[in-house]
Amino acid sequence: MPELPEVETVVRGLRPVLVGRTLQGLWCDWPRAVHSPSLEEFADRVRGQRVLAVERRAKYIVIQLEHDYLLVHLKMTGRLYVSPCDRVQEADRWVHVRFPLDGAEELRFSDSRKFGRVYLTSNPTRITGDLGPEPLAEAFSAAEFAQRLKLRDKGIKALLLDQTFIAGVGNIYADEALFRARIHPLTRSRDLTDAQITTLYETVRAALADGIAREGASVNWYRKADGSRGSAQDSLFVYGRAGQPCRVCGTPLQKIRVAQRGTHFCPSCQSFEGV
DNA sequence: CGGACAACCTGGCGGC
DNA sequence: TGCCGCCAGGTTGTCC
Repeated sequence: MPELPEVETVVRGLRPVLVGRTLQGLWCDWPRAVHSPSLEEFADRVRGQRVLAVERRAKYIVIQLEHDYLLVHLKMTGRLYVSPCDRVQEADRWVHVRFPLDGAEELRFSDSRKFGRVYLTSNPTRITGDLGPEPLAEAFSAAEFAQRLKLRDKGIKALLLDQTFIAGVGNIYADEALFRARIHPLTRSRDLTDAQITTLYETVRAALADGIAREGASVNWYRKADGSRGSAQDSLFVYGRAGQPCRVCGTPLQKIRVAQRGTHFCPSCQSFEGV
């Protein structure tokens, strides 16, 4: 679920409550959630390390420790937050990993579908090394986007979802960016005009930036680090709005299957001949 | 290289 | 209410 804007929002919420804290160890009731190293080594190594920074790379939460990096990928339903650890009434049934902190609190990783993973590594590029550029990075230009796009030839929606092409775009924001650019999701990347490519560069960034400004889209499981919802779901143009009128032209929105993902678009605004 | 599909998992929802 | 099938913000591996 969480895409770049949601992960960025979680990171911003965690930063003030986590930086400076010391991790005391590792508790886990679902060993597969710990990708690497082994549970034993993970617990030994993480114990006593202070949190120096909380950052984001694509959809990974990157927690810089004194000697290692703790990476977390939320996948579809993961949540990461700090909470008191002495609660008798446990509201969250899906906590599978806990990192006790100083001061009777703990960093929790909760994940109902159990797809999410945590990693501990001294070299995070071993995990994030194949990821494409950050679409919101200052240094990421329209020219670079166009250049990278022209090296590939596949359906544009599938390309936007490809994390080695652009890092951080997921199903919601891919649909939103394509709608804003008035590009049909099945268009082959080689068939895009230069003008469409430039527009898409802008709309990808705008859709993501708006998502961050609204603190993420709480369509289902996503919550901010403090447990509250974002508001981006209330201002989406097409995602989750099949059958409802297009906010621009009023035509009923359609939902189809593209790259094995539910794909929402306006058949009028995003027709193949719509340019 | 690209596309299709299965896996990994559980929960929520609509239909009957 | 209960059961069933379908769907879900992601990624990875396999096969063609």
